[in-house]
Amino acid sequence: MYVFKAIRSCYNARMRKTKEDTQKTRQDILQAAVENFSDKGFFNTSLNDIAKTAGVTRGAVYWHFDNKAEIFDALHADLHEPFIEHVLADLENDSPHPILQLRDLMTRLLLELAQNPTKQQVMGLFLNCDYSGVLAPFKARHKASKEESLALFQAYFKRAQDKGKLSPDADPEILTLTFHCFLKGLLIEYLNSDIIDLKAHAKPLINQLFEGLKAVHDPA
Amino acid sequence: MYVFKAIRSCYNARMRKTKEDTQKTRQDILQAAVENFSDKGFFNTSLNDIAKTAGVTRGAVYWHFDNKAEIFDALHADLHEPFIEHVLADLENDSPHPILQLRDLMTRLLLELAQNPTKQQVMGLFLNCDYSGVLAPFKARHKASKEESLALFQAYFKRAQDKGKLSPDADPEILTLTFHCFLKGLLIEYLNSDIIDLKAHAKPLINQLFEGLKAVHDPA
DNA sequence: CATTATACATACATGAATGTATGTTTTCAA
DNA sequence: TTGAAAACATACATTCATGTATGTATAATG
Repeated sequence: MYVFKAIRSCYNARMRKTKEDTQKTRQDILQAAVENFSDKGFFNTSLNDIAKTAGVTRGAVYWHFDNKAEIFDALHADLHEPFIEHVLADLENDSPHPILQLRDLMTRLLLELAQNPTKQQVMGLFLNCDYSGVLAPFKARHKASKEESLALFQAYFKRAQDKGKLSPDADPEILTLTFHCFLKGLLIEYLNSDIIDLKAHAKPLINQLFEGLKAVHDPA
Repeated sequence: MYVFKAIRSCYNARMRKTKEDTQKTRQDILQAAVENFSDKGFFNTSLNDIAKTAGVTRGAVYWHFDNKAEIFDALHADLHEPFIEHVLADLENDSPHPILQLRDLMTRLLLELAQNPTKQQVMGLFLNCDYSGVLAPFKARHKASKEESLALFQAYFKRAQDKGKLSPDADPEILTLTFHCFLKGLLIEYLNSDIIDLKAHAKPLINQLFEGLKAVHDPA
């Protein structure tokens, strides 16, 4: 009972692609997904939306991915994780002044982000996403990868401390959390509103964080 | 053509309520909404979910609210805004040591939050929600109310500065953004993961923010 | 070169959520 | 005391996204 409306071929585009074509389709779908998720949110994006943006049908999407949640996961693996690891890699080569290195790294990160729309979209997607519904299964794994990053950060502070570049009474855990929270809040605010202009604010904000409110005049 | 399956009344509960009963139903629905949104996320919560939790049917929900988005908005007006204004009110009564006052206020805020599950849920709902789809119409207004808060914060710093309690070369705008971002990131992290234990971390984290990384030993 | 598996496009079936229409009971106002 | 309106519960219609089944043309493979 399966009848095509038109007897003549409906397939005007050539079908079976070369392996490069196939991977390009996959990338197109992922890119389309990022844009749609970033624009309308994950849960307000249908597979049809993604397919249309990518210039394919849902058939192609289902060929490459099991469902929308798997696209989300693929984005994490293909785009987010590499980006994070690239940032963390910078922390590996040790500097004579770890704290300054960190400050410069963060400043650079922010300024780079301000010039890469796709990175902004990916960041915005994973920075504080709602792991509910079909995304629930990925919460644990994505969280684990985040904690791994935090552990590296903490180790970084510890090394700096051991090398005498950081006060012995500073707590690496507290430092890590402070940085993490500040950076997270900053990025979220930057990506979701327009009250922060990274080009203008990145440097002073980072500096403010590093210097604290030592500006207090008369401590009680 | 509209026929009830049972001829005898299906309405076992008494119907028309007193005005207090009505308001109680409304509150029940709002409370049910908070719990469901907090648990499964706004977009993964159906009106049926909310109705069931509240012990009513969708009929009652549609009587009190136009749709799910209006429930969201009502939560903002009824629960979130009052909470924010309560916090901001504390900033009005001026202290001899504004910076210390601020530090204590923030610490207190965090510790209080740690003991009030409903406040946590409301916070988690509005702190960084996804204003897409049916929530898009509220983005501008909620953002405006947020910027109003930030303006008050900035005025607070400016007053502190005028009173000579804050270094004249500190930038109230940068200070405001720094605090906002840090607090936002901290709250989001606290509400969405378990890596932060407010009871243990609130004080040291706030102190860390206020003191900065003055721990750098040998600035290049 | 024939075949097979690939890389999709199209068609179909289903369920879930929504919005609305209507029914019912009770309170309250006239 | 008697409508009328309030405060819901129930029933209905429609949309929309999803998942799957199937068709089909081409590249890869032997």
